[in-house]
Amino acid sequence: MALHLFNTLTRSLQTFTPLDPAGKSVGMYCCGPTVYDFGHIGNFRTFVFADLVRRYLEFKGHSVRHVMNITDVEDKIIRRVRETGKSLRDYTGEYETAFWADHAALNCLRPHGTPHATEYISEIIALIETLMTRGVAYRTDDGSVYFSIEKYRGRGGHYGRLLNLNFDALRVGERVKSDEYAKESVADFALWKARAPEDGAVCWPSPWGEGRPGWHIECSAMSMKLLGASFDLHLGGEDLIFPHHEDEIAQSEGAGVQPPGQPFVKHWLHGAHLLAEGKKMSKSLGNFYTLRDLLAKGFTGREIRYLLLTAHYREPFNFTLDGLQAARTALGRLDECKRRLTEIAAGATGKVSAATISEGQRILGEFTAAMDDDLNVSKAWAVIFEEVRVMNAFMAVGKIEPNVAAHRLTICDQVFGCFGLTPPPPAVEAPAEIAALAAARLAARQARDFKRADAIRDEMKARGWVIEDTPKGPRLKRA
RNA sequence: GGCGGGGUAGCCAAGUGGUAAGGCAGGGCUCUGCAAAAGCCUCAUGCGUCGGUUCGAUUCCGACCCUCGCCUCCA
Repeated sequence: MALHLFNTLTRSLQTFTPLDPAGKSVGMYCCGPTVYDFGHIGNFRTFVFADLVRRYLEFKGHSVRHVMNITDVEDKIIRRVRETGKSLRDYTGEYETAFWADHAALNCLRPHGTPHATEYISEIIALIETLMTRGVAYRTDDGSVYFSIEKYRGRGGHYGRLLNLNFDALRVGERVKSDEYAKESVADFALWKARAPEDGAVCWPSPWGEGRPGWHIECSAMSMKLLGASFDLHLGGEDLIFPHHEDEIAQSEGAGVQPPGQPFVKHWLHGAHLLAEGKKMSKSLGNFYTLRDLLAKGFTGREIRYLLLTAHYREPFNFTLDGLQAARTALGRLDECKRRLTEIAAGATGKVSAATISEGQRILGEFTAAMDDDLNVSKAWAVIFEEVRVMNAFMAVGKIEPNVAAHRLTICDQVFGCFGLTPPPPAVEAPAEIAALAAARLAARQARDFKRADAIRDEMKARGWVIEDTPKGPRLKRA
């Protein structure tokens, strides 16, 4: 079964084939955060999506090299640096630390490479020089350097790969900054921005004068440096399709560093944005959720991750607090099934019948088929929940052998691992005083003094513990 | 104005030219001293509206309505 992914380049589903002749190694770049503030749930949808792509490729046996940049120099950052009086490094360092904490809270695997724009200035300058040499970039009087789309086209470059562009209809001017008046053409974009007075100390020397990198060039320089001039996958949020990714292609291919016939990037994947409570997130509507906000409301990173992974990455998704509540319940159902299987599997001897193995393969096969279909997580979850139902039904009548349970658990682990949703270790033991109360209640119940037993139960609840009577005795849980 | 997504049960969300996955909520039941928890069962003659093609359309075509996004540094 082959993985099919939607490629923005062709706007169609394509079989994913790595550039690696052995078909094993995969290079993957995801546009990371601009560290000027805390990340919101929309940002993290993209990063969870990237993490899913990586995990699924690994699940399929690929060896993935995952790179995600940190944009640590940019207009908003410079403005905040000016406003706060902090140094660039202090300011961005704070938010980068917060970002990685959030990233980890969502159980996203740390990318293998996390390059910072400010640490690749020499590579960026070298790439711009190449573009100058090839005649597709020009310096303006103020010391900025721009990419010339016209020259790029003149050299056979195709600008407008990722979307249909109608230059005549572009509503030009609204967001063009005043310092870009010197551009030869409105569609040209900055590779190097000459230092402006308000930039303060944020600048680097260059052959064109002091300044700083344009927005797009860092991704070209860093991705090609770490993954090679031509690599497999490049992902990001859908808003980056234009201009960011379009410009990345132009710069990277304009430099002419790819092997003949090979593109800068083979597959472009873009994640859709999400709505919050049915509307575009906005601070004034009160539906602007940073990951921290959600954690502060008592939701776990795992619950948030699960919710983000219930919808297909290319569909707009409506993220709601109600949805998170539903996610908690659904995840609880999965965990409960796994917990019960674990209990039964304790008696396993390791012998597994051929029928058990083939049934397991059937389940994983259906899961894989769903995921191979452009990461159709909804379909994959349907496979899993259907299996949960079947296993629950068998367990309800005590008809699962320990060896079968143990084998099903290995499937659980693979699937949970692929989604990055492996259940946390069992909850902490109750403190001695709570355990003592539980014992007292049990004694009271056995004496059929239910009034007293119920009073103790209430007391425990007041202290934050609930008690559940199961056939195997009472279980303690945090309220 | 240009370009591109979406509109499927109370909510979230798959999917298909042949009669609607899954999750949450709701309802019923089992278990229980009572609970709680858990489990099982159940839950759309219907897929934005109106036309068309077809033996048959939610699925294809056309028009329209609603909604979201991008159109130069927003994931």
